[in-house]
Amino acid sequence: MAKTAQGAAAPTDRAPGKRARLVQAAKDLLYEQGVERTTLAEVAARADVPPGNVYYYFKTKDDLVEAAIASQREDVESTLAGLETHRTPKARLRALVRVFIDAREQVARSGCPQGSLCSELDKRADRLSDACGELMRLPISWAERQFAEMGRRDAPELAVALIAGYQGAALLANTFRDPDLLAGEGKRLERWIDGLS
Amino acid sequence: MAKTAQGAAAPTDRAPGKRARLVQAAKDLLYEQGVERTTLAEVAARADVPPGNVYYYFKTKDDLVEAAIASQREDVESTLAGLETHRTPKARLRALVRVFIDAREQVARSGCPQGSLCSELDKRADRLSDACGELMRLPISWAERQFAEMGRRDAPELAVALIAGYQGAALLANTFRDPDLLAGEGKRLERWIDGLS
DNA sequence: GTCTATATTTAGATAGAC
DNA sequence: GTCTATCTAAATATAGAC
Repeated sequence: MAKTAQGAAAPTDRAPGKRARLVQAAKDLLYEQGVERTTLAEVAARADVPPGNVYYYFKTKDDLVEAAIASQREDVESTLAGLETHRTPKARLRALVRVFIDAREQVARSGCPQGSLCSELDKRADRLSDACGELMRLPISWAERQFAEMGRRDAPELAVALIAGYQGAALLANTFRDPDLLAGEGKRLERWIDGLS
Repeated sequence: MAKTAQGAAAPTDRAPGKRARLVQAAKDLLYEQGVERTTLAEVAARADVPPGNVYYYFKTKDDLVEAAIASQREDVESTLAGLETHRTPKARLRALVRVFIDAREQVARSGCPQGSLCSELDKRADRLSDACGELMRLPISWAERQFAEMGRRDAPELAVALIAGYQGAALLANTFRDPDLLAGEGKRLERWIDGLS
């Protein structure tokens, strides 16, 4: 069974892209407005799908949110995979920080896509908060591998420190609507990485 | 006009504590469940006030949320004021990190009270997100004063780094339900403060 | 298999009783 | 001044038409 670039196909092949459009619209709106404030009607409208029709593709709103999280997960995996072109682990870690800095305008507007999702869904204790945990684990595990490859025994702690530093800076940049705050913290993290043996 | 320990009095003095109970219940529930998932009926129930009666004290839900944020603000101010007993700025900063670490169980369960509020309300652009900004500014300004007193020219950046580090660690600790993660990052921040000249 | 009209629920808010 | 019964609106979800 082939998997298309648009993700899992709809129940049949008759509605090309509709399911994918719903997932994309949901991902965007959940990020911009938060999960609770986003209605299925809004998602349907942005995806250009008749309202109410959403339930043909997703049994519940949570199911749609879960699909949006899975899509974010693919985005993160793709971004991390793209960093592998750099030759040294230190260069790869710096490149990750670059990715953070480059997204500063968007982050100042709506926060970190993964971080704000975790913050909202962590209040619950269900499969959605679990999915968020997996999402957040990805960059930490990736960074941990890089630090380990540098020979650092404290790779797990360093990875947590790096991602925590970014997440905190993203929250503050969003709170103060200040992309420069994120850029400044990014620079700090770069210097910190450079200083590691 | 005297201000009681319970905060601003109700429109009259006839309903002693009811308004304060509503604010306290709202503060707790907004923290535990998030703003959007908390209903006025739940707040009323926890405050032991008849449902629907909330509107006698607060014209809208946003008004109640705003009062809860103001109450959080007082909590933060009180905590920061309590740190002034320490004699040196470095000791005061370390004491702040201690406060973070001591709250690790609660943070692992429901996140940082200020951070999760900011994360959710920053998606909006209204007086509530503004109030969150003020809330988050408090510890940063306080830390900045300590670093400045230590003679650091880069006090603003250091203050942002400290609070960002905590906020990020709080988010991860909540996401992974791991108080030890926060304790570990707290230790890191303590060592970082100690290493500053 | 695909989609729409409608039902159900529940939130926030208010008019008016006490 | 204080509180309650009720309204309105809007969200999620479903039965059933096409």
